[in-house]
Amino acid sequence: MLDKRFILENAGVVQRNCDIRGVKVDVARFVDLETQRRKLQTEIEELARQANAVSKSIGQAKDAAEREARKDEGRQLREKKDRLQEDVERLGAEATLIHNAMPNLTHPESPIGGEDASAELRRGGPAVKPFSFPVQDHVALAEQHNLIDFEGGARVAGHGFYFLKNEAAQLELALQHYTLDLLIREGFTPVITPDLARGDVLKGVGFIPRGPETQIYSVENHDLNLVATAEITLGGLYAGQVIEAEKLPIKLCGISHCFRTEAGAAGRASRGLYRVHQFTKVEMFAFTLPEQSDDMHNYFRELECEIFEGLGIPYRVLDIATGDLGGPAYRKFDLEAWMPGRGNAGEYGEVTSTSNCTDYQSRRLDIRYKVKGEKGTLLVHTLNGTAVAISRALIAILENYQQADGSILIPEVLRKWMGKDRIGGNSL
RNA sequence: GGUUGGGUGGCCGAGUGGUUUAAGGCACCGGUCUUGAAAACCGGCGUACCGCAAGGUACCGGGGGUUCGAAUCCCUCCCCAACCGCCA
Repeated sequence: MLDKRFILENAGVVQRNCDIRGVKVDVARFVDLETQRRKLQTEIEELARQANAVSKSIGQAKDAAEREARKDEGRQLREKKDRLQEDVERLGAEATLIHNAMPNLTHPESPIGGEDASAELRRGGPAVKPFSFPVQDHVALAEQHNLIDFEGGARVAGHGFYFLKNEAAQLELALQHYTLDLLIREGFTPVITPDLARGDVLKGVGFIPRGPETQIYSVENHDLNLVATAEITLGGLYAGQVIEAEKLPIKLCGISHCFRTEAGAAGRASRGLYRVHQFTKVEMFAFTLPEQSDDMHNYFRELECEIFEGLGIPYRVLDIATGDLGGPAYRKFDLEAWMPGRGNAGEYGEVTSTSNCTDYQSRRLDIRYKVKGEKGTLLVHTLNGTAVAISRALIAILENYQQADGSILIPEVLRKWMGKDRIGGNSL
């Protein structure tokens, strides 16, 4: 959420920001409601002050008659206050609805426009080269080498679930290991988080746990939800905390399973592993000082590049356009990996995403920092970024490393955990 | 799942209706002393909101109630810990 005072003082800026992000919000209405609410709140506080003064004087009243008179006076003041309080709550409720709909402010360099306006910053990894043989997609490759059992997944849990088998199971662990090792070298604290979290934590991070629009699985009879990303648990880990400024930035990498209902996603390009209800993800998360978050965001993006560079997979980096940013993101970069089996002749597909949420999440989660010797506390900035989402990384690996004989090479950096260099065919 | 005990500022912790204006301690900041530091002593020191300021209001797990007045009494929900049971 945005700072209310900032909105009041910069209504024009906020309205324009909502406009370029394609979010319909009546900022003027919010300002109107909030201004009225504050005026009434001041009156309430004055009544409370008077009532408190009356209460205090009762202890020193000299006789019963005076005491009764004062009691009556106090009662009337509080009743008046309660009536105003109802108005304040009514105004506040409407203002909150608008407030919650307001997205974060936007980085000045983010391209303005819809999804198509996202800017390609650069390409990396090996160049995309045409194959000299008919390309198979990951579903066919997995079938051929008995790597993924979609039918079994459907039988056990329904469409969108799967069993990873044989080298695919090994690859999941190898990818985790590879990524974790890299991030630990970079000073991240590795964390394995809960896969479930309370509703309040989801809301604080910006997810909607229940209701018709939700993408979240929830547990019946409990205030627990299956997490859609470790961003939820890592953000929640510090909710309500005050961090000493010198401990910032804090860099965490969390491993969790991720569960998504993908409601409304039917029909979108989602064959095989691309859009599934469960996958494993290594997630980067950082808490920083405000002046550190831009650099940290670029650093997250470069780490994502480094990870795919190491895997030897062609990728491109996008600076996401304003109309395609989620509510909490101030700026977002996506990495798209080349997936040769996707579409007619190969397409880029999103494999990672990193967002700088500035103080939008921390305001709601109440995560602050304190500078030694200075009074008061300030909000930290939060950032998240995918290190590796296993299911999508698997698509990219299987499809890019397929060979003419149908075998699949294993990326060099993963071989030490695989005990082999190739799936199917003859070893090198 | 059962039983018991808990939830008070950054941390520990006192506090069963009105000098609590939340004691005291730790930590932290400033000062005295010192070549410097430590110790000792003196002073300061919760958070948010409104206000130019003086000052005010709210906050003792959440919500509701009783009362002129609630951290304190009542109702309700949540959470945590310990032990028991079950269990990888």
